[in-house]
Amino acid sequence: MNLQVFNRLTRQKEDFKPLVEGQVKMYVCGPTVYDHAHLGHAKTYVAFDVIVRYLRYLGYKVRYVQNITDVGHLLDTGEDRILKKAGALSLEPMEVVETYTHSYFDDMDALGVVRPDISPRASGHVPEQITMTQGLIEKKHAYVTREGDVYFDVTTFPEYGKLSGQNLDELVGGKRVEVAEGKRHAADFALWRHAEPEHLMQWDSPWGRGFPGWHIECSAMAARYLGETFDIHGGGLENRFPHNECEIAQSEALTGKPFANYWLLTGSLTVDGVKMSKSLGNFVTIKDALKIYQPEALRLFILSSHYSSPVDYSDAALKATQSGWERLMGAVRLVRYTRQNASEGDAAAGFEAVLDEHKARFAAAMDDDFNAPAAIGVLYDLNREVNTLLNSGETIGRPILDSIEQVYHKLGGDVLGIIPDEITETGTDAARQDGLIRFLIEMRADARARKDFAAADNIRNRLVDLGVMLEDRADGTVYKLQ
RNA sequence: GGCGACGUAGCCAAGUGGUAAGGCAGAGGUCUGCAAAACCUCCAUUCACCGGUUCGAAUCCGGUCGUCGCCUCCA
Repeated sequence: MNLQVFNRLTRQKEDFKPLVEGQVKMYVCGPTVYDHAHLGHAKTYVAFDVIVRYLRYLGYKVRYVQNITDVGHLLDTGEDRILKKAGALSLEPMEVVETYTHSYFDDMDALGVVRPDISPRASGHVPEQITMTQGLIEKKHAYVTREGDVYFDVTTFPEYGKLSGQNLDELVGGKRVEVAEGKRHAADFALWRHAEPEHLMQWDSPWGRGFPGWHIECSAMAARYLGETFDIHGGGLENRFPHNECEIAQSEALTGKPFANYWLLTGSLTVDGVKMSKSLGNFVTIKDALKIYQPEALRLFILSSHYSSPVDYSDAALKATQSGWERLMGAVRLVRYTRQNASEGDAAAGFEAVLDEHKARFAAAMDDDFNAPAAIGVLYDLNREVNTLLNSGETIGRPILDSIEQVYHKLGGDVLGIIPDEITETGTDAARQDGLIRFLIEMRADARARKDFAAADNIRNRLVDLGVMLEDRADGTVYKLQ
């Protein structure tokens, strides 16, 4: 079976055919770095992470570009969100950008999200954005106002609205947007804005000092690194209009070619049914969530719903997922443990057929528009088979255990990122270690009180082997770590 | 008001024409010194509701109700 994807542009499931056989060029709208990332970001980027991982698993050579927005993204008050933050913290705008870019990558690394191949910054691609804007003016798709703003003229692009199903006539009302000075049409959007002298991020342009509009960066950077037409454009569903729509309009008006062939958009993460967002204040940062839950459990939670569906966050749902994940890991742990002392030979080799069947079902699920929830179901089915085998009392040869481990490694690890190669136990921390050592010291004290010195010495010697030195004092026993 | 989704067991969730995956929780059982873990069995005659198409509908069509997203910054 071949990979099929639901293309938001055509609203149908289509066979996936990249422009160049064996290669995939993919762009995903990245974050605006003015604050720490929250679980909503985690949902989007974990979803695309698995899409990229699966494409690579299938053998595609993927170039994954995800931008960092560090300029031009304005609040509805007209303030630049990064400048606002910089003002509040008395920092250079680029200090804000650095801080939250690092924070974002730290969070993504912690979640096991594979880094994009290119993470271009908007501020580093102003010349490209200016060139593109000039091209649009030359082609009469954009106009310059007296103030030095440049707007895209939506009436020159009849397909405007094709991604979101919006109709220009219905947008005309502009009832909720105050039409900016100099705009010809309420739906026209800024490619370039003039800057007042006190505005901290500004560049020279043919239209005077200013800064790029928000939408143009994605078009410019996608073209720069992926070409005028590329395979997959991804992002959160909430950016479909106006952001994605504007990207299409700019790029296609300029090149006359399709911008992206497949549009994959992710559903939002909600809390009590309402979208998690900065503006609503109902967000949980990734850092806070990782204090409570294993990163793999968070990924599993996100991947338990299809990428295009919304996910509702709650502690109860996360806890249920964590329980399920721990059961999954129980079998993985048992396989690894059994493997240590397994003998060579083909005992239980018949299980190979079970593995093949589950691998095929897993691939069939993922081939169907990256259906991770169904693929996870297959993993649970396999888990039951593995547990049954390992608890059957049969001898199991090392080769088959290696094969099982390989399946976990590839499907659960490489593709979904929910089964780590090394299992770090929850709460393996200094406090727990200290408690365990103290407990052993107590057991040794009991043994000494019974004059069972063999047992007491055994405890002490075993601890020494583990690098824990005991010292008896008049008032008790202390330990130090080597 | 316009555009777009969604409504499947106590909870989460897959399934888009052929007779309801999987997970969590729960009940019973096997195993076990006791636990834990694991496994087995049970847990939706039914997919918001009402009509229609069809040999056959959770899936297609029409309507009703409800929830959400976008239309204004958001992944």
